Amino acid sequence: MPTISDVAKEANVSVATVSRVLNNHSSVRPETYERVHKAIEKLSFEPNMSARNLRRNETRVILIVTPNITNPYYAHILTGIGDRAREYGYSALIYNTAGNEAREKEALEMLKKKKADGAILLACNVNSIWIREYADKYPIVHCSEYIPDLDIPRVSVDNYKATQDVMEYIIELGHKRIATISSSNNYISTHLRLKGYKDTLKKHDIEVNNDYIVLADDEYSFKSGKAAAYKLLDQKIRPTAIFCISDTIALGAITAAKELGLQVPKDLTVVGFDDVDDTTKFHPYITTVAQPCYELGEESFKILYDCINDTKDMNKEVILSHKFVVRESSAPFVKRYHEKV
Amino acid sequence: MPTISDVAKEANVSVATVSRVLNNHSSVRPETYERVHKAIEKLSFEPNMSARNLRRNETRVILIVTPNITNPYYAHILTGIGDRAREYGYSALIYNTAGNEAREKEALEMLKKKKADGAILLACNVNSIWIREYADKYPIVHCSEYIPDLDIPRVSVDNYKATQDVMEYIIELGHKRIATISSSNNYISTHLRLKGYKDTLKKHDIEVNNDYIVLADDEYSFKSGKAAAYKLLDQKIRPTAIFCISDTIALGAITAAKELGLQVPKDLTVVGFDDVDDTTKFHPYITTVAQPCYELGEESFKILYDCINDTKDMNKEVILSHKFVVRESSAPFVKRYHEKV
DNA sequence: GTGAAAGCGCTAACAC
DNA sequence: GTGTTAGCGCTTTCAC
Repeated sequence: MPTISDVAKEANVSVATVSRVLNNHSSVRPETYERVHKAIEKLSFEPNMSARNLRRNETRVILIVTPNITNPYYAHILTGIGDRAREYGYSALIYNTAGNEAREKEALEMLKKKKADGAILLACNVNSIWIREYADKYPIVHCSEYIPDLDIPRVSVDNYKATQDVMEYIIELGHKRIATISSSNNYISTHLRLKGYKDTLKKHDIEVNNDYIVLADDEYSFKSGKAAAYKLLDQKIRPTAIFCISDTIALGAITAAKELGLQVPKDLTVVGFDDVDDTTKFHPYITTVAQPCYELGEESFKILYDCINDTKDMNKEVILSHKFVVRESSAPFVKRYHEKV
Repeated sequence: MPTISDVAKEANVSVATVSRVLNNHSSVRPETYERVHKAIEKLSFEPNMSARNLRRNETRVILIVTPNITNPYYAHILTGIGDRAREYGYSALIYNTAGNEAREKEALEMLKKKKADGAILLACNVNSIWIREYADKYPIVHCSEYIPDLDIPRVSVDNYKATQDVMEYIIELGHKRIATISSSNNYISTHLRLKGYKDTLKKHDIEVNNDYIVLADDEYSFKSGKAAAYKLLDQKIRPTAIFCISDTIALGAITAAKELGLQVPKDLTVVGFDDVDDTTKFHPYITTVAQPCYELGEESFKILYDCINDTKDMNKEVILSHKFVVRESSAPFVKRYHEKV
């Protein structure tokens, strides 16, 4: 592997000049520039990044801490981050933590070891305040999920407002017995969506019925969504609409309904969230809140970039707009003659 | 940030000794070792990896070149690679190329720049022989897809044999009009599966009918799978079974069949491949070939690790076993009275 | 068992 | 506009 000094010899200049050419420092005479470039080509020289990193004290690598790339929601965000990062000359180091706190810490240690210049965190529990310790020292940004108590830059969607949109719509449809399938995880989005659910109900003087609030597992698995729906639909007075915290859960609810001989949306309205998981592969296509995942990723990178280069007047919080999309899994409430309302 | 020499001062030893402690060189007196460790703790020192990398001429980073992490097939492999890598102290730099050759090259340049010690390639076209140029100089391993002409270590599944298994099963079921939905991409797996399809047909003296070979798009999209199925099912003498090159395509085929009023498997047998995309979320559950994605990833890392440390007698090719799993989308051929066979 | 010192390949301050 | 040189933080050889 040729080094910068090989190039210098070849071009009959000093290493400093080669370095100037490499970094486009203008103070190089065109013909010298040319000569150096020829030498670089000839030796097919590529600067050694370890050396440059050591000297510049940077890595041009960003860390992405994610619970599970297998989840398309995260995968889309990752793609957005990755594309922007590439554009700015950064590479992405991806750490799968499976939601494991020890692994999250292990990942963030990379910052201390100078293996990355900053990090984007995709799914923090609201109580992970230990993150502050790192955020105080290194550029970190939250994407999607964040810790309300901490003043760490974040990009997200307005989960509360989105849920209100959903709930207003369902209520508008005439439903009164509205259930929700939430999750056992501890994400801010989960809390906000549950709050949005309850608040909107109250606003319309509909009593919040705890039997109508059921939890799926931490990862919004299909199986747990289906099980949760069964719990809801097995009740004597069953709900006529279910607001699901994710599409996969909505899919599970629709499947459960089908197995119980209920038709969606005729007998049951189901609404999802995210719009990433097969919402339009099978009928009924799912009414859901579309999140701009890719853009969430892009925006996260931009903010992290600003943090790394401590740009003045950067955004500390960006809220991207969601889109409520009505499809086939929701319909007006119709009173059945044999039912009590 | 404290450096090794800060630690040395604190512990009243030389930097060499600290380095020895850091790297567990046995020749350090227990009490010295202890003292150094105390100093490390006290200063909460972490070695600077840029410096270590420069000195050791390694990065402990591996490159993963993938077309699209959004595809769960790749996401599972990535998880397998990542888990093993972490275990061995490596980090994973992930490059999304969208199948773009320029980006693939750009990714591999990272090797030259010493940003990674080796690379795992997830989806190469059979004719990308330019890869050899890199493979000659750097540790590279192919996962799933590979270039038959090149002598690059690889881990894969026996696509030809797996297809034979599928076809023998379908034929055994009594089907004669067997179609396939292949892909327009140029992967070795695609070629091998198509060959397996044709060869098994011939072996059983069933004529290969070109009208029964239709292509989905490069990425096996649901939409293109559905369109391909329509092309097949619109024919006057329609096939009674379709072997699909992926599960998503199988899902598309089932949907198309349903829309055309055909029941799967009663009127049409559909078989998929991979067993990663929602094969058991909706009925009929899909009969398919299960690939050990996670293990494919794990194995790839192991081989790459051996390459990097040029281990003797390492495996140059490992074939992991697939599993043919019969579910609900396939059934014996039943002659309909109004049909010609 | 431990220390001194060279050097990995680069950048940037300073000198000319 | 270009060269000389110190030094980023570590590992490792060679003394002792």
